[in-house]
Amino acid sequence: MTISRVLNDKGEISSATRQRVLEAVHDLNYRPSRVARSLATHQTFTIGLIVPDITNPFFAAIVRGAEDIAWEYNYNILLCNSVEKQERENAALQLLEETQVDGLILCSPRLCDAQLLPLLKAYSSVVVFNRQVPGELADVVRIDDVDGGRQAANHLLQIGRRVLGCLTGPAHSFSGRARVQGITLAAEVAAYPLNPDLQIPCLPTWEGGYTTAQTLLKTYPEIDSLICYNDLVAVGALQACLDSGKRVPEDIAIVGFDDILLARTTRPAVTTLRVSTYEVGAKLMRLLLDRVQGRSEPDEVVIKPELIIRASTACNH
Amino acid sequence: MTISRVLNDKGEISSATRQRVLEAVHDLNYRPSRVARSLATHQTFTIGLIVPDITNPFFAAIVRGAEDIAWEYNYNILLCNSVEKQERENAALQLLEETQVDGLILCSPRLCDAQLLPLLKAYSSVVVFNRQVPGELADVVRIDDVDGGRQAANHLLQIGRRVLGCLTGPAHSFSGRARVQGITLAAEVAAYPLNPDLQIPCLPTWEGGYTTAQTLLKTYPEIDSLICYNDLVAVGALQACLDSGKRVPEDIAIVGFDDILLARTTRPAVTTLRVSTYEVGAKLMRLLLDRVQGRSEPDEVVIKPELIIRASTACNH
DNA sequence: CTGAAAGCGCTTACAG
DNA sequence: CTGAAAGCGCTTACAG
Repeated sequence: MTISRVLNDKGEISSATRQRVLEAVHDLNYRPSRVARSLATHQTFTIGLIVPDITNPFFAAIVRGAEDIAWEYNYNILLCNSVEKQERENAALQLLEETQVDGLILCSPRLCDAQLLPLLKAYSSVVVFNRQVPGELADVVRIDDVDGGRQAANHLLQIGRRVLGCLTGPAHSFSGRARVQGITLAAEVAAYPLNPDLQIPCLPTWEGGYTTAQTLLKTYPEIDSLICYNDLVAVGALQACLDSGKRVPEDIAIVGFDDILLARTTRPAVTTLRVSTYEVGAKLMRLLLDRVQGRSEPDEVVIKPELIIRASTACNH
Repeated sequence: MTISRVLNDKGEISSATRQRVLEAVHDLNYRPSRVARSLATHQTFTIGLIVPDITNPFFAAIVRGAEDIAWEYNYNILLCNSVEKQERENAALQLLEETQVDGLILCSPRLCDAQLLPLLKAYSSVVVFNRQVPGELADVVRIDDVDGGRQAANHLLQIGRRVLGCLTGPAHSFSGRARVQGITLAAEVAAYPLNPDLQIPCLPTWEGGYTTAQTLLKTYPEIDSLICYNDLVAVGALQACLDSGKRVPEDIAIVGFDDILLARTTRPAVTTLRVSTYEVGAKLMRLLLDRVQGRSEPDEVVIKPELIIRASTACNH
């Protein structure tokens, strides 16, 4: 008891006994057990963080931003990769619940509402990235993907492209769908409606972009521009174009999403829609810790992506 | 008690009461508390994982490899970024100890032996990446950096380069030092001893490579080749060279380390020393879980990097 | 096959 | 200012 008091700086303690305790702690190299503490206080000071894939620089930056803030507040992060697999996302959600994390950050969930929402209910504090959920279940930070898709399509139409292909990413991605919506909308407004056959899903990786672009271009050689799910996909697609003898941007213009480092180091560099992911991660964690510490009004933050024009679209048709 | 028995599948249970228990568990949506379980069993089923920076694709791949294996064995990962700061590495080490993790994976520690070794002693199972420590304290997986440095230098000497500059990475990096050793050795063997003034530390990032290469080249314009701490640094340096009007590889040849995706997408693509980082991460976790589950003989795995020649050095002098 | 008791290492009231 | 008691939610022997 007395020891607990000095270590937690709680209640009055004579400086004499405080000294004695601190000495003993030092001599014995004593470290209090956080698990015992957690059991008594029902606080673990750990936050569950689920991302699709840490290997994607977009999510790596989010994790880093979130960890830096958690660090400031003395919270730890339990990291799970859902790997684009619904089964694994589901299992992670249950696991983190049993682990009694104080809060949850869930990035880009792929589960459908019917599966996801009941699982979220088990947590007292959760923040979701890139998915709409009822405000009483979670705070939300999301990128305005409809707007992003719109910007991408408008840009391509402006430089005279008319046959827009899309690599839309994982079939279960809500962002992917929202972007296609935005793209479709923009094309309709401009009176150049799209051919939906030119929109196909792909893995959200370099390899996904490479192979999917290859088959898409083989089937539809008339495509003059590609909007890609993210920069990894865009860079893969770029390579596929170059390898098959197409010129970029003369024959095919390419747009990505995210603005990871990779996008500005290829030749040609890739036009993209930028989001400051480190800041997104930091924001997610700040919102979460706010909630953990008692804020109750739900919050929703919407981030507009910014079009960064580079060489991959720097050419009028 | 009875409930514990059915949930953990331990001891004999009549199928009737098992049924009743399972039903109740389901009806109440009961989830056992892992923290209570941990307190009773002294096992947390979580592994501490410390990396310098998850934002570096090299470490992101390690984390992913480690997490995939942990997942198979039902372990969780507590992630900490040490951010190249000794103070934060130190704090993380203590925090994870208090958290009672079942094991620790420590990547590229920057602390000196006097600080590091006592902290490791507190853990029963630890695996260290890229640092030599006594076998009774930890298993070790490390890249043969001396050999990597040697290969890089030999390659440059073979294509006729004589004035080798080095961006050696963080001052406290053991890998960085080992590579410089290998480079120096190779140059001496070839009877072209190096000027140590051309070896300078830098942040292990794109920005670090860019700015440091800029100042280095300004001071020593006679440099005809650069060996860089990692690919991020190499790509930053490449950009600095191009921006200052140097041709790569004609004027300056560039070599990186790691073979991240970025290295093969720049123009010119960057020659590098490849290590399969996903496999490294998986290996680290396998060794650790072996130890956690009782293996006692220390283990050390040494990985030789593989020279991947690309356009950034594809030119004889 | 089933359950009562004690203990894991802390913290939270409550006495003194 | 200091300490004895009870409890957090599990598991591990031990009875019955």
